[in-house]
Amino acid sequence: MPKDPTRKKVTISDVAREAGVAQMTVSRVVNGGNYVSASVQKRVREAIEKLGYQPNEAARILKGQKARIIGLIVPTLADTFFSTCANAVQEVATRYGYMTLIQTSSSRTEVETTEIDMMVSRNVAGLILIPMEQKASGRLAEVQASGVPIVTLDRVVKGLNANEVLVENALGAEEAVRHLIWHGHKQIACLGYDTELLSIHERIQGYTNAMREAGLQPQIWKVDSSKSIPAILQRKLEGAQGPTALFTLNNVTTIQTLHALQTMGIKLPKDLALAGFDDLELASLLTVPITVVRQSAHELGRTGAKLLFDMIRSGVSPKEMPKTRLILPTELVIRNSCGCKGTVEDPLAKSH
Amino acid sequence: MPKDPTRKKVTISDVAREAGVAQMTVSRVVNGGNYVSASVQKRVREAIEKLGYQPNEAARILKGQKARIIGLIVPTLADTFFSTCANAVQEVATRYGYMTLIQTSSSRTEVETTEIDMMVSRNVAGLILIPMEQKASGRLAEVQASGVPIVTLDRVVKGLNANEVLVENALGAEEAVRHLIWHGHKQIACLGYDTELLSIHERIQGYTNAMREAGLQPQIWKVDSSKSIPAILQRKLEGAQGPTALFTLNNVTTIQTLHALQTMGIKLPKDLALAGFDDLELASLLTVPITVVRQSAHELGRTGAKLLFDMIRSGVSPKEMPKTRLILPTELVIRNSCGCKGTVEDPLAKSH
DNA sequence: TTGAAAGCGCTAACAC
DNA sequence: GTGTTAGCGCTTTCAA
Repeated sequence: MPKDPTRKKVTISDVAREAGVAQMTVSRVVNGGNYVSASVQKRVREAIEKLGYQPNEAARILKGQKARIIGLIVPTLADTFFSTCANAVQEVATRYGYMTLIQTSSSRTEVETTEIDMMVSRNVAGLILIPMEQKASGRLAEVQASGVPIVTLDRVVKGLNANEVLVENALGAEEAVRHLIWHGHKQIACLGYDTELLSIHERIQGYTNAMREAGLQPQIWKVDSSKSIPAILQRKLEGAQGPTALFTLNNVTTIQTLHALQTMGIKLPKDLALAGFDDLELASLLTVPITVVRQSAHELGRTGAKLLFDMIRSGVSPKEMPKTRLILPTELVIRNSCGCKGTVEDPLAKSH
Repeated sequence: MPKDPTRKKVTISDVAREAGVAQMTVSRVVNGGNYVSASVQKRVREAIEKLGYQPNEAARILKGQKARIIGLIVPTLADTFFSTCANAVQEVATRYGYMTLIQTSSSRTEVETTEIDMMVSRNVAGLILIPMEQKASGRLAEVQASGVPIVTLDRVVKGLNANEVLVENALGAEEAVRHLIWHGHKQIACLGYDTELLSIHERIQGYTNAMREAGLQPQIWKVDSSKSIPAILQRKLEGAQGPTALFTLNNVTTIQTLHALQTMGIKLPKDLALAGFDDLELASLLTVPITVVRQSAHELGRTGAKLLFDMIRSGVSPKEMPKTRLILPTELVIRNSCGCKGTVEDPLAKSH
């Protein structure tokens, strides 16, 4: 491979020579300029400008500094919710002058652990993740103990002193289910998978609360993956005994349900009323526009990232920092699958 | 900030001591083991295993090596097409033992240039991007000259010797428009924005080819952004003179069109036939399932990433490498918005 | 307030 | 085949 004769890197010593000072002085100026006289600072800054000096990050890291990079781990980028979230995190990071190392855990704890290790070994300044790990059994606690700020999104890791940004899952679900009850439904089933995740668990809680409050019997259908949804619907909706309404616990479940109902020839909301957690991009254009609990992935990512940079900026070690838990609101978007009439997004439909 | 007493990093010299050899020998073993006797190699590997040694990437980079990181720049992660693509790239990178630095250019060339610089200054092993830059006026050419392998996805940068993975845009569009013509339409308009992008340009080309071939007059509606779509549709579809069919140039255009048509009370396919480029996740569940040209974002990302790692592995300098251009196929998915009857995804509908 | 020296962990170049 | 030396660019001491 031929050496390329492009402009060679300008180093701190080039700047020092240009400004007629020691490297150390340049370093001080670059890092905030404490203990450097105004006149020298000015000279150094001019030299930096003139030479186009950019600090070499590898050298800083080698000396034990943190990289100007944050790590982000999401289950997958192929899901709109997570990718929107990642987009927001990345935007905030850029605004703070950081780059973003993004990895996907494929919803697997071992993968997540490996990725955390890789990121830490690259001295990321902070870690933001939608965790698979439920309890701080593994690497995460160690990592935090070693001084890396951590923010979890959408879920929590028990026993970890990380900051958390969550969503009003229970309240959001409660509101949706109450709306179905208001429509007169007595038999409302609740369908979903990944029920051990905090977010899903809380939604089930909200569903249960609303049902109990109305004196109704909760009916929870847990499946082990989205693939099992057509089968369970087939089975449960066969007889005349089936529920008259359904609450789906996330967007994938809603979509799978929609496909299954279409195949089975079940019409919304006549044969079955439906409300789901998570908005769908095209929800209002569907054959029957779907009533949903909307949560903002963008807000989740943005808030989480800002929280992380607060921690990074403060420089306080994670253990000494009080734990922050932010909970973002949800919004019930009433369309037609619940039984409401009227134009899509018609404000009148909300009148109760 | 307190020093943490967790297991301190094990370095190459720890391994050397443990194995009773020089650091250099350990380095050789780690980097492939050339010129090291089998017995010594074995001893060194055992020491590495025993101590859990992980090479320090910052130190390697400082010595001028490439990072085991690739850079990926997409316009945004908030668009399913790009995020699916990013997901695929990241998966491939993981399989090759690399991490992925993802940035979004927000469709702005200046941002893209800055991000390229930041990535290069971190010694990424390669760069994969959906470029905004149309001509290799800027940084990209320099970067390539300096020996960083580059792959562009979905678009090309003129004058750059990068490898490219593209989509059969023209043929795909042609096929869709021919299908509309087959339905008997004579007045078919073509709607979209970002028309200077290669992908969109090629789709327009395909549209034009199909129209000319049938002796029909092309009618191209270019708007400057997706926001202008409702307005132009309002204007153009008002009189009785309007077209009887519409071909939309990307998924955002299709979605905006759908919303606008709904507002205007225009029914598909009775009042207007529609076919679009790019599949929509829920296309088959819409009031009228949409006929689309499907392209695989996953395949685009996967293929591009593999191509990049071929380049990285080969170690040949980019200029000496023959330019590769891969073109992925598209698929016409016939649903109902074009005027075809029958169940959604019904194979019979394709019978011509 | 400024500077000199040492060394972070690694590998290229050159001994032996 | 294996070891020694030097130094990548920066910041942490410590001295002035």
